[in-house]
Amino acid sequence: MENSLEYRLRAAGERLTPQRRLIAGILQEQEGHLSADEIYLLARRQHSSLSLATVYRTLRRLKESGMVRELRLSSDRYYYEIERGRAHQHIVCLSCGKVIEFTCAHCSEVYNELAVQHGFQITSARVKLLGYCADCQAHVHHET
Amino acid sequence: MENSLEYRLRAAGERLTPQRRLIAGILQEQEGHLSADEIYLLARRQHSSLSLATVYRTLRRLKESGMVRELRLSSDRYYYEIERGRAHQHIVCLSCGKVIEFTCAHCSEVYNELAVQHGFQITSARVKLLGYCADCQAHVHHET
DNA sequence: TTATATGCAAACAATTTGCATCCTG
DNA sequence: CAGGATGCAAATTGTTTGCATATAA
Repeated sequence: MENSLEYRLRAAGERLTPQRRLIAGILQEQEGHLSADEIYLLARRQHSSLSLATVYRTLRRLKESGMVRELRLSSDRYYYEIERGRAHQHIVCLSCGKVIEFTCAHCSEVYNELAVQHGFQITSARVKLLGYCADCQAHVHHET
Repeated sequence: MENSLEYRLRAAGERLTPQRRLIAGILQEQEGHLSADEIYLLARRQHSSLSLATVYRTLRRLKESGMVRELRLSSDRYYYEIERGRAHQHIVCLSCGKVIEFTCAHCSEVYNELAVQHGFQITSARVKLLGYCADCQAHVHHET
């Protein structure tokens, strides 16, 4: 199919290697969001000679081919998620790092208005809500 | 006044040094958004022995005291802006880096709903729209 | 066969930190 | 005067790159 790894790589004139298959597979399975290092550690379990450099290079390719979305969920590193077509944004817990996805139905209208207003051609919108999840709010109360 | 540099630093039990005054002043004057390095270069014109480390340390303090907001406008560094109380978000031109501020009237309602829905206590919202400004769209047309 | 991908180690760049010294309060 | 702040240089850390070798097509 058109959004398969094979198809995407072929379309870009790139090769389908075991490493790429593995990394893409890990991202497919995980519902969540992984850092390069987390992907590296998971992948090493099946391909022990894999290098972190290859993980980074693969992620860049997958990002460029539109298969993967790169997120700045925390301030110190990137996280990666498979592009599944359903536009969504993220809520991040500042305490435990939990990430929740949400979709904002009316947001795109707002963005379109803004685009027209400022003469911008908007290609993507990144929304990140920061706060504390239910669990962490409870813990804070106990600690104090 | 309550949002002055002096007041804020006093309240946090910290000192008012020439370096801090200078850096805060630069951020006040600039309507835009500056990276640590840009602030450093500007500040050196008036205080030639200033170190980049002090710029970073000062920015961290100003951020912690709520005077300064740290933004990830581009992927490779932070930008800093003085907190002026008016909530706003940013549109960034992927080609020339131009930044436009906008306010989203109804967004906070949406965020509040989401907060309730997921049991989150939201402390801040970051919205970044990426695209191409009017000028850069025009240039692309000429080049192609 | 041949250009692309990999693994390794070294390089990078933004940011942080250790420490001796300085200076605000 | 004392503890926080500074300047300098070195350290850190996520990410990238050079290069020789391996491999997909």
